[in-house]
Amino acid sequence: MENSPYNHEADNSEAELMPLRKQGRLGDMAYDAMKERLVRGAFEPGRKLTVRAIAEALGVSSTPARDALNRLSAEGALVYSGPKTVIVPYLTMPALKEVVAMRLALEGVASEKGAAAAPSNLPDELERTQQKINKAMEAQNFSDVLWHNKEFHFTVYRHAEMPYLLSTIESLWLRTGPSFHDLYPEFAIRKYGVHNHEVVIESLRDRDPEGVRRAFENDIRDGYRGLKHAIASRSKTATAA
Amino acid sequence: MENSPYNHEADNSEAELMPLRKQGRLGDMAYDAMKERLVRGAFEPGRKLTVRAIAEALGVSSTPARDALNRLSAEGALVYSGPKTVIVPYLTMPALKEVVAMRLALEGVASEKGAAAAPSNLPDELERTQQKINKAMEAQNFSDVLWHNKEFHFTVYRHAEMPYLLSTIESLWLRTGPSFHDLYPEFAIRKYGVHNHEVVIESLRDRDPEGVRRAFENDIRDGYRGLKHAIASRSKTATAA
DNA sequence: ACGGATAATATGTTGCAACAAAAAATCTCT
DNA sequence: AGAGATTTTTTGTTGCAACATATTATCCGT
Repeated sequence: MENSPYNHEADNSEAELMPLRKQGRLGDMAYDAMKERLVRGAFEPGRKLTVRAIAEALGVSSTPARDALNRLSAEGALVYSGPKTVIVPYLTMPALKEVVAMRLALEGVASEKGAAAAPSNLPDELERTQQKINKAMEAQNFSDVLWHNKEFHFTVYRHAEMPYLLSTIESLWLRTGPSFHDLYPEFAIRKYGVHNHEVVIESLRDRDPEGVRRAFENDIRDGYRGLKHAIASRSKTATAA
Repeated sequence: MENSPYNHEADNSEAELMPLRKQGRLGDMAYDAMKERLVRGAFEPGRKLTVRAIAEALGVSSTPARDALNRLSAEGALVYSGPKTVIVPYLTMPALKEVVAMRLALEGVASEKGAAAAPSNLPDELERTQQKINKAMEAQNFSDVLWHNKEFHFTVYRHAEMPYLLSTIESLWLRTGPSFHDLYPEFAIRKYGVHNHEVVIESLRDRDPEGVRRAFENDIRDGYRGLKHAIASRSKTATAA
């Protein structure tokens, strides 16, 4: 569940859908590929996804493509808008609140346990990740911002050594990812999460797991505010469009 | 995700695997059927499950059976013991701790929110469910005890109206269910959860959501202790067997 | 133009056979 | 007898065609 088998360092943000190289189970690859694109905000909410289209785009048959879509819709990352239509979901206000409540509960645990078990070189590692975020931000490469931002969080959480917790949290990120698609410009201006991340690193250096937890919680709440406004303004223009 | 399409009232606990009647997507039905059996402790940990066996037992082709197995193993309810072997997982001590940590975090939220939004007739409803638990306990029908116990919890949680939270919690229950399989006898003696459930009902009558939360948390912790000992004694006899 | 019915198309699900590979059973040699 | 190699069987994955039906496009009447 850890990483997708693709290069997370390079800027492949423009490649919305590209064939994947064979390795292991085709279904897992298709799943990972879709997951990364979702987190990166590559798909706009409402986008329709079909088995055959994914199969062709990824260069596999319909079975693995269907496996991936099934798995994704089972965990709520995709939804049915009709009996035969899977789309990237619009994040509604109740859904956002639910995701935030769960993120606070779960990432609270993951960050505190992860911080408590963190090796001493973790702050440096995080600082490098933060630099990647900043660089991507300057370059207006928002897809990479999102990706490295996720990496920042999970680099801490991973040290909790709770794999199932991690994959559950990951599935929560899949639900908010798409909503950043229309938010790219506004997103950069807000300097998303920079301050909170600095506090994380500082608290880590102070060996203060509770401080790390609070910083991540603030980060989650800040993200909530950003998305909240985006959703509110979308639902206003939704009827007009 | 709500309910499986089977009669939760009747005692079909002996029917480990029986064909399902057609209705909706075959894959979903197979998934629900397996889920219920897992929660009921119908499968012992270590039991090997094959696509073809499930397909035949459920009277469907391999595709829906495979869908169900895939979904279950994706959420950790089943695991691969080899590249071509899915089994019902043995609950290890680290895995149990992880599940408990997550249950405390998530069911804490679900119970408190659910209690706050609960209708006034909920205590009566829960009392009826508790009676079912007691009856099943007397009848030594442990499969039903587990099922109605789950119903007790989720009856409260449902009022939180957080569907995604609910399905995440449900998937946690899938991981502990099988471990009760070998625990049936001991299980009854401990009068699992009876007191905590009474406190839940009482706190609900007092309109004390926080009390409800604490009662559920105690219930989770008590369950933890029971499973902890079972796991400890198993790992001791495991080498002998 | 516009709305509703009708036809055409596209899509998800299911079942199945082929294949490669893993697991289990059997056999052999010491 | 026991351990290791070998054969046999079992198994998951994949691709694909058929089918029913949902979705989309078209057409017609007003």
